[in-house]
Amino acid sequence: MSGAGGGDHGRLYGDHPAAGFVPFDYDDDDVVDRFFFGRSAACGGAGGDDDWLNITPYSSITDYLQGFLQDPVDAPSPLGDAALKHEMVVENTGHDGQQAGGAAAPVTPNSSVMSSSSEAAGEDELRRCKKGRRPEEEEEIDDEGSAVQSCKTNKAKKKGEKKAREPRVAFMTRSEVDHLEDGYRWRKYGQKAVKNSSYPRSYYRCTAPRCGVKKRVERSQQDPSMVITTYEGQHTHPSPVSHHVHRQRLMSARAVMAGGAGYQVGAPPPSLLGFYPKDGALAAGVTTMNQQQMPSIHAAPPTMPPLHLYTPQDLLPSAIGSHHGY
DNA sequence: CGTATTTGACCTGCGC
DNA sequence: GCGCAGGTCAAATACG
Repeated sequence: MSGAGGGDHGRLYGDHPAAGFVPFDYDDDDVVDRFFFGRSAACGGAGGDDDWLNITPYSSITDYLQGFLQDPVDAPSPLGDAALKHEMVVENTGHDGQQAGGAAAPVTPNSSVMSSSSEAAGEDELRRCKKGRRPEEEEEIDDEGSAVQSCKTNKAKKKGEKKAREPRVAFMTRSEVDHLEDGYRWRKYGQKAVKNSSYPRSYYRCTAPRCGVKKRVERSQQDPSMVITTYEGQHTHPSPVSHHVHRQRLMSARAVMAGGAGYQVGAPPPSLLGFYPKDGALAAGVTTMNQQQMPSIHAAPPTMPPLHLYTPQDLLPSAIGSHHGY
């Protein structure tokens, strides 16, 4: 997986220089399944007229993870509550040359983009055998009681079929701190310098047992104030953050959404709802969206290829399971 | 002392 | 096959 391109297909359209909208190779060989983009003024660019992204209270990955995955009962009904019917635009990351967004599809502020692909889970299993310093054959029994295949077996298996991956969700937000609070506990297990970037990429894993969710955090090269967080997998446990807090966030998001497409000045943007510090205050350095630069929201640009619009319901475990084979 | 972070080494995948 | 770059591991270290 070469950084600058190669056969990579996880190209996203979230970051771009001021001169124009340029897709950036965000994720190497990774397929970023969804890309949340909370654009700030700095990324506003000039051409916001063709905005095709949709606003969503789930522009926070935390909302995405916590809101309707973990608490489906609490989650707003995307069908029943018009004000909360927020769609997530899925970017087709296939190689058809018609990736969502295209070169002519600027992102919008306070918008969320989800780039999609389907790759099954299973990396966690492989992970145990990836270990370099334990080359010996090993047969472990995982928590579910099933045998974990040996490295050799996995290797042979990988030859036959491409390595499966967890669905990934990328989320970009403006922050001075690299590791944003998102309601879960993470353990950092690695950091690497990224080619063509002066900022390192940090690797985190959820500390919850049997939760193989990982995330990567890096800063945008074009706009260092932007933090790109990529989540991989889905939590199999409730968030450590209290249910009460989550409900408050949800209510806040609802209030904002009910008030219109834009964020209220001074109100916490939904895209950052998941990044509040535990004391409830907005994390230092995390800025809100610039309302002045928020163009109108369009469902999709006329020139865009067909997009799959996800509703929150689509992302419920059951729905996801149907898509990804969970 | 338990937990989290740092960091160098190693593995894997891919392009050439 | 080789080299590069991303990703992961685990020992060492730091911290509360």
